[in-house]
Amino acid sequence: MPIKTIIIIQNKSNQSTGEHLIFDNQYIQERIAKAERLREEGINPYPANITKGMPSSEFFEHFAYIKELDAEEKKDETQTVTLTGRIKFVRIMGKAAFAKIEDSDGLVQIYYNRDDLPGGYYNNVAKKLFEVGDIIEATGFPFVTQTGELTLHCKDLKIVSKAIMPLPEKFHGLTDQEIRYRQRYLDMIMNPEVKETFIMRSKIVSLVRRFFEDHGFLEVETPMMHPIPGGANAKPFVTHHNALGVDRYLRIAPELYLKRLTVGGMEAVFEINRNFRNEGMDQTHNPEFTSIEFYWAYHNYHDLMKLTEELFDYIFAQLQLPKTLRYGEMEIDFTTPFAKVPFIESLTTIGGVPEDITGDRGKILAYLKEHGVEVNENLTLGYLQAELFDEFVEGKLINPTFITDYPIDISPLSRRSDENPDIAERFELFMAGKEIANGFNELNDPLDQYERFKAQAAAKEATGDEEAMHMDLDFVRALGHGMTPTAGEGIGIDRLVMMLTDNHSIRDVILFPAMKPEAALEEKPENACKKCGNTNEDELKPAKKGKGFFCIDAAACKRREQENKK
RNA sequence: GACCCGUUAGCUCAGUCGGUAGAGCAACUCCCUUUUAAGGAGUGGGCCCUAGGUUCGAAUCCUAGACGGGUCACCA
Repeated sequence: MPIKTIIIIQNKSNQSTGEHLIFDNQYIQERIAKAERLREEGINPYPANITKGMPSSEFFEHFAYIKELDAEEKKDETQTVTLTGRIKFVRIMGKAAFAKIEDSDGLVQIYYNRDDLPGGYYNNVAKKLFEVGDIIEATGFPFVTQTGELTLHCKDLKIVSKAIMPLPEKFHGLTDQEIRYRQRYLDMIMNPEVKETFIMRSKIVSLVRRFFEDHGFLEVETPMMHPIPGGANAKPFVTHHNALGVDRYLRIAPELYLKRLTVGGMEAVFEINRNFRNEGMDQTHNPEFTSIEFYWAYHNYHDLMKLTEELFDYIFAQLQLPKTLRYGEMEIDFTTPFAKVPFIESLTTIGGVPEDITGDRGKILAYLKEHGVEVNENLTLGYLQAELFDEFVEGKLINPTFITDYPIDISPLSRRSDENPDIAERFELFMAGKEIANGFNELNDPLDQYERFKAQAAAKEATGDEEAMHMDLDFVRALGHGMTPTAGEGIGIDRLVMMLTDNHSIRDVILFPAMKPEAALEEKPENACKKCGNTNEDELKPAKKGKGFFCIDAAACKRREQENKK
């Protein structure tokens, strides 16, 4: 169990000082002691009103000229610079020391010694009480070391924030996946590439937002708590509203609300926000995930595909990404326009399913069985075709590809094609074998929508599909007031970020991914038996090894332990 | 949900055939005024994930469980 139980001990016996938290670990105790010694020196280990010093990147730019100096010692003592950052390395050599401190731009080296700091400060404070993990402020002049590294020669050194938790080891860093996800802050301190990924994520979201704003779309916020879960096929999380005495569902998609806005006259809207689905977790699924949905009145799904290509071109241009990106073993070519293949055609041309099979329920069932795929035999033709697609096509779509014209029965919210009533005017965009976007001409016939909801309800009965959609009569009523011809699309932001940053787990692109609860952080009295928790000091003896106590009377201890379990 | 792998010091990891628990980094005490994972000498630090079982004896073998990772299934 790599996540160690940090035992936080509340020392209730020492009420007089309003005793603070004590961390039961040798290293932490030592660091707390150092913070105390700072206080004894009249130094607040957590001072207020500290301002950020010169960014490290600016330090390197601004003083680059010192490297070019001809002098015997390359330095500029006329300059006074302050840097702030977290200590990542310390190398003490007797009366002088080097340290590397890190700010949001990166690492920079500082140098400090006994004679250039105020009297006694080096020996008593800087050398003894500042250590890896602490955040400090260093003031001095720039110089270049014998090995050619631009460094700050300190005249003054202050604590900004004392860290009482030790950092992982400097060379191997933090590799434990569990701690990396649970304590993302540690992951970010120790693994710079993690910060890079999330900076990229932030930029991508920002560019997506700007792209749609620039195209005249209005950003809106619709409810996260829905009376009826709608807009997708998924199991919702349920919560309860006490004042109203009703259950609410965390939204599985914003679609039905955004379309209500279209009815209301917002002709181009988008929302970038979280959806929640109460389903399994794996490398591409987190219970809460981010998507953008946008709705565009007086446009169709061909316009959406074009807009999507423009969006990719825009993001790639703004981020200065090459058109071909590596994704694990794959090379993905993002050159637009993307390939377009009709759904039924893709089953044959990409999936290799014989053409005479793809339109016949019985033949598909037989074909799937033949290939070892178990399916519910009550599924309609469209659902069976979707099974074929998932099994034989999806994984093969490496370069961005629009699959178009989906079966109508798996597209309950999209408009029926006028030419072929079995087909929805819909597309999905795939890349690296994964779905990344879904768009279609919105169904705006209220009676058709009503029938589709009913069909979903029927499917729920027939196949026990818990995820089939619920009837939403208010939405039908909204459509009854007339919705302009509209096309709408959703893009999975997490998966998009995965593609563009070559990350293969959704957890690596979500700052705080969902995790099972870790072992509870225990709160224990200081002097207690490690086994039964007995706090009667007369009955305790110190542990032979390590810290803590055990009961002297082992039998009584065992009894108490059994009691505790009940 | 099924299967596979993992869990040992603060971190990264060894631990042979079942026989007193190991290293590097970090910490502590010294030496060291231009280092680059600084170096040198010494010291301390373990509920070996948890609970049962087998055994004279378990980090090690067995059973169950917890948490994590992976593969598959489910899920657009």
